[in-house]
Amino acid sequence: MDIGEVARQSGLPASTIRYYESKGLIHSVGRHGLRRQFSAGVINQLALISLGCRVGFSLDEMSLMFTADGTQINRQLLADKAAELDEKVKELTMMRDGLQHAAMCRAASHFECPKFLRIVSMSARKNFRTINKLKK
Amino acid sequence: MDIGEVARQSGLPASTIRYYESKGLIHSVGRHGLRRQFSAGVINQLALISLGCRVGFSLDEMSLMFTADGTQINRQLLADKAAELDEKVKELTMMRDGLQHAAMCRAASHFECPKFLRIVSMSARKNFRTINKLKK
DNA sequence: AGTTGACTTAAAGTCGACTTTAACTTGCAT
DNA sequence: ATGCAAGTTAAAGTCGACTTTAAGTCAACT
Repeated sequence: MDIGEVARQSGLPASTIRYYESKGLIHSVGRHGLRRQFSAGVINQLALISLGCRVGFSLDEMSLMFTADGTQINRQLLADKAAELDEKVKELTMMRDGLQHAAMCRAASHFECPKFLRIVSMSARKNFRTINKLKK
Repeated sequence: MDIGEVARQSGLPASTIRYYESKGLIHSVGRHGLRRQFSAGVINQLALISLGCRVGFSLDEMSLMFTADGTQINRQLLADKAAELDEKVKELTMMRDGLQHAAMCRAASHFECPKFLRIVSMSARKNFRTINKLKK
């Protein structure tokens, strides 16, 4: 199928599909004249990539995670990423609870509500990851 | 306190703090000479903003959510954002489960595993939000 | 044979969220 | 009084993830 059909089935613009191919996240199976031809499997791959984007993975990250690079699936990497998501779920949940509470709470400002403050300060200290300060 | 102290306590670079002020997300209480002075409360605000960034809110979004704009707290907006996060938690959880499974599963490729495929296709159809196609 | 509509490319542009740079100012310790 | 560390500004730069543009190609239909 050519790129227009992939676009229709995936809901993504053709430009995005070309961009992902240029980054090596997906591959075409060949050309029909100039036109890229894709296999049906690419639809699932694109769905996975889109979900990955929404959960906050970068394209580079995903090309490491999802490329069958001939060798083996990097099971450790996948497990690590799963653990990262698990952490993130906790943050999302904290924020969700905070917002839900703030939407009900009668305090004049969120910052006057002890419950909201507790949530906020629980989430603090994440900006201090000194370990990752290895700039290049 | 001046910006260096805020930077120390929040873990954010001074440039980021200035940037947030320029966007109206936080406010200084005045100047000591040229230097901005901040109240202690800004530390909590910055923690909230940082958490907001991590859960995927944009700065513009947060300036709507977290500004006491004289009038009232927009409870509906906050409840809506809480609901959005709730949706996102479901997606994160799906992806986490998929990755966890992929890390164990013995299928040669993720896309040959029916369980993984089911997860991926459950997450599809999010790229079709035709309603939001109001460009501009 | 000619037209058309769907594709092609490379290069430039956009957007959000910052960071970096360069030149300048100033409160405070010596 | 002087020096300097810590701050200031405006403007430009960066990065990731795309989109847009402009000029060209081509398979297929009439």
